Amino acid sequence: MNRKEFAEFLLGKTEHTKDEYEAMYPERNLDSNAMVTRFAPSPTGFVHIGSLFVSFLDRKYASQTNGVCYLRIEDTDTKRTVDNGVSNIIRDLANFDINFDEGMISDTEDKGNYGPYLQSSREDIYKAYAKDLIEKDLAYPCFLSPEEMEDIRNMQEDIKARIGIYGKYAKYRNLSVEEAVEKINNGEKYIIRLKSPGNFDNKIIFEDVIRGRMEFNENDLDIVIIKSDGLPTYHFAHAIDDHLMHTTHVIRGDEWVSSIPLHVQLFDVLGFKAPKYLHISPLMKKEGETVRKLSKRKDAEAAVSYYHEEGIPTYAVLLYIMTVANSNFEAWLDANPNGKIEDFELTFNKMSASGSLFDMDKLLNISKNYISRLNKNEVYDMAINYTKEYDSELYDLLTKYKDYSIDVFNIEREQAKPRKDLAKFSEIRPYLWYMYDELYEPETYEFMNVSDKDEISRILSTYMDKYYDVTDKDTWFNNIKLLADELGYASNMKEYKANPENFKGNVADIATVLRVALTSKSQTPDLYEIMRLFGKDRVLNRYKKFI
RNA sequence: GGCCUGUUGGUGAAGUGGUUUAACACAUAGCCCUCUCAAGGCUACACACAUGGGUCCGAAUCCCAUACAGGCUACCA
Repeated sequence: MNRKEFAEFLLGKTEHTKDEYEAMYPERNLDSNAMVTRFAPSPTGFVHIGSLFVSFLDRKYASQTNGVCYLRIEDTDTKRTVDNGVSNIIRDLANFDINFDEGMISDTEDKGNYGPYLQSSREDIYKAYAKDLIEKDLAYPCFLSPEEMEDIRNMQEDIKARIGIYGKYAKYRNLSVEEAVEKINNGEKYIIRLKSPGNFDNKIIFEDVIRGRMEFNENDLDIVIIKSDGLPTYHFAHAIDDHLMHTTHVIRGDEWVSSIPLHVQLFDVLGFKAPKYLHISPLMKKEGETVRKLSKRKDAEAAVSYYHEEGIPTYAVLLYIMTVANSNFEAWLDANPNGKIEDFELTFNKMSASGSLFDMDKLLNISKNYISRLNKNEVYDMAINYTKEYDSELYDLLTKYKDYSIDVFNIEREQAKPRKDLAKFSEIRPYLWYMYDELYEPETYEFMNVSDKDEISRILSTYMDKYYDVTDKDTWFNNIKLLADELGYASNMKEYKANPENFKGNVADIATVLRVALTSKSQTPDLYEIMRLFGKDRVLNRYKKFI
């Protein structure tokens, strides 16, 4: 049996040969600086904020170079696959405006000329390349049982040797074709391993796009390339897919940096040109004194769905991600307040090699600023989208009183220095409930300095009888001063501060009474705007209700 | 155990051997403004270049050790 027949004996017939596959996926016709990137998650259905970060970079870099960004699903570990895993990922990312030019578009369908984009559908391709390697004596069947592997590992630990299958531990690496065939005919199970040509004592130099120059020992591990279920391992699939799909830049988590010697070798052995790599540090979280990775199980904010549930605008999350990705982005945004993310050019050399702590305060601050710059209709639309899903009672009111609600959102908005107090839409109910009579059920009034009920009644009735006027803000406030004067309160704060004993209180006390009796809150946005929106009858009704 | 990577104030960071007595932003505190709150303005704050050696006229920046943190060391990705 020659090696070609041997390869076929081991892996069976494939639909196409390696050379045919090479011909099927020609170079892409793109500008020389165009980046081809991919987001390649496992279909667990869960999108981690770190994955959002990586996919955002994939999308952004491809877009800004007129390249291609595609979605490939790495489902070679069948245990990790969940139902609707792919469509959940697509939906969560689409929420953040991350869409793909090619790749999976549902749990089963894809688009694009370099597919299939589901690794489990690419089995034939991997086998074709594995057979080529076997033919060239660069891969071989390995008959080590799990028990033997365990023994080797324990022994290596005992004598403090490097762990793995290499050198003399690679027991079957030099088995002859005849011996292997005989074992297989005897029913022995096998997997396919790389016959690593590397020497651990050699150093290799690797240039990471964001980390720069790194030095490693050459790989000499005979790693598994085809598992017993016939599917490839991550490493093998990575080399073949990113070659065939012509990925130019692989952006991935830094847990992969130690695989670099292997990956470099794999590309070399397969005769491929390796892509460039950007290894991204994970987002960290501080817990007490220790810092750890943001955890899917422990941290709600690790899931991108969290931001949707909290009503943090997706664009604000993206703005935050940009500040983490390129620290000069914030300064750019300050200089260009109306600038869009797409107008900013992300650069490699501004990316950090060390892990950042995820800073929720900063995110909420960015979100608050972002929301404050939106116009009234945009805020209204976001409020509608949020409440539609998470607060149907409020949704009904916002819909029923649409014009009024838009005006409510416009209080101290659409001006040079807009009000900044709403950071996420889950705060929307405590923010404006008292603006709707249907929701208005005050429980406690906190009047601060004026607490005598008769005095409060006097203030309210005098105000409504003689001084209510919302023609414009100056008139409105002047009238409140007049009211203060009439009832013995200081209308001028400086005079009050000079001689507080001459007055019952000051104009701020009057305004507080008017505010609290109207809204039951001592802190609200501009009171004039609220009164103007309410109109005299509703103000009067609230005051009557209070008394 | 072995190998790799990282370490600038509470946080994110600027910085690539010489206008660095180390930007800027968030957080925090105070004052001002003010009908409340938010915002805004001003100011303060923070023992900030992990530690110790070395190279150099000069180091946060280059080199070496140590410490700490993270990662990898699977027929998981």
